[in-house]
Amino acid sequence: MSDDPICNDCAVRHASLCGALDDSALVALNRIGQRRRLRRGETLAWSGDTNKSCANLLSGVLKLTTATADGRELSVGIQYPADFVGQPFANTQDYTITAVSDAELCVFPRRPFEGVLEEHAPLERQLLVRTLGMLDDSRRQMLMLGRRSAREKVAGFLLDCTARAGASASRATADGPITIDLPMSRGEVAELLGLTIETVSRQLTKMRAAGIIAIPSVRTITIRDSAALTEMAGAA
Amino acid sequence: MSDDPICNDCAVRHASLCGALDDSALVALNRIGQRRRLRRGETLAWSGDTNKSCANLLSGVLKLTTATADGRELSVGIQYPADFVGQPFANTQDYTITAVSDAELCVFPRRPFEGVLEEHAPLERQLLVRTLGMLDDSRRQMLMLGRRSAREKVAGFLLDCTARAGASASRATADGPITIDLPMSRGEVAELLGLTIETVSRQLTKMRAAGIIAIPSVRTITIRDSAALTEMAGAA
DNA sequence: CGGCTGATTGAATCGCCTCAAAGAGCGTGG
DNA sequence: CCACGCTCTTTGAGGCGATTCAATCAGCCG
Repeated sequence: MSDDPICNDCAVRHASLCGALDDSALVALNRIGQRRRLRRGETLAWSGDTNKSCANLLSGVLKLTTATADGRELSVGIQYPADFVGQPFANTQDYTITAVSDAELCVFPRRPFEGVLEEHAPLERQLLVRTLGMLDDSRRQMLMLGRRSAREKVAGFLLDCTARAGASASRATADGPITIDLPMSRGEVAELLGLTIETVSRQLTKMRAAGIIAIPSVRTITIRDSAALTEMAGAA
Repeated sequence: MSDDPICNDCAVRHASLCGALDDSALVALNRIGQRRRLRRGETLAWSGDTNKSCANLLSGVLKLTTATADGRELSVGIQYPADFVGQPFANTQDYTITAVSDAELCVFPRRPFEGVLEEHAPLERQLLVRTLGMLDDSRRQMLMLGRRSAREKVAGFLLDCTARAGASASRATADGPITIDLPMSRGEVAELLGLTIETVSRQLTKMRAAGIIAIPSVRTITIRDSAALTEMAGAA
């Protein structure tokens, strides 16, 4: 958004927060937005930092993590392209934001962003709606963390990935096996599901042994029996 | 808010969403708001219902619960006086909202409430800020659910109650034992912490045996060694 | 080919859950 | 006023699932 006055080259122009904006809001945002690339593993902000920026995620995947005082970590959010990243109105950053894959963002300095928010009601509305959505996601995740078994967690995670992969997932026939690329490592899956890396690995191995999935490569999973997987995930 | 045109008799007038509103917004909200009482255990809305209303909580405590398909339940939110309740812009209710104690609300039909939101930017801003706050709470809770042990969960819960009780908690000296009234049953604590009722009970018994707390009555807990309790909670 | 990182597998432990029974508190009715 | 029944809580025994610790394996880059 930093180069083009009307953000025409923005891949997520219509899917992002900017989607419903009129030109004046877009121009205002464009004025303060700046593109930034992150390499896989690089972190955008550390928990505890002073909160200096918000962003739209253009491509790649980010994770938000928190940790207990003694260092146990959990991912409290995964962000995909077009998602809004950051905490407006907060003075300190509560989460560590890390790139799970190479990523590209449109970064807004926080204060100016808040200013634009103030002056453009549709932007504020969009952000409210998105925030409510994130709250729902987070609460769904709470149910998963608090009440589901490891097998349900892993099965559910694979189904979520499948849903998200959507068109980009390859499948031979309409009801045939689906192959997806996991956007993250085993360790990151564990961190997201509130498990250990070993438990995630064991669950995947069990599912493979049961013929429900295949694991052509470590980051690639073929779902051979999605009905069984759905069953395993405990529906919901 | 339904009786008095400027909500003067509202106990949470300034602490709630309405706190920062000008008269025109207040009048608009007042026009659609209606008081409602709930008895302990009564539910305001069921998960899956069509979403017909939002509210401000005036007094009492509410819980938001979700459940897995096979009936395992978890509280994903606890609401205290002045909190905003409900999901604007959502067509179906995602959570079951139940009174943990007798409660009083100022209920707004959802659609009209959304209309007022649209026309009064400060209200929308307030709601956004509160929603961001709830998102943070929810993520803090995720860390608890995903990474903390039963003893940490229960210790942390007691500390949270203490913090919330604030002035209403009785303590003899500045650093002496604090006595708090739990707003909920053991079962509800378990539901909130992602544990079973037995585990909660056992943890409390252990703390009592260790001299860290006393349990004068089943809903009353005296914190005798808050340093030890803080230690147990794993700080944060 | 060796060294590194990430993933898998194994064995053993521990924490929490499940199932079950006994105990405490409280309102109702005799 | 006490007995009874109801609900909630506590306590106990036992089992299971996830973790911990440790070793092996696979993939990848120098």
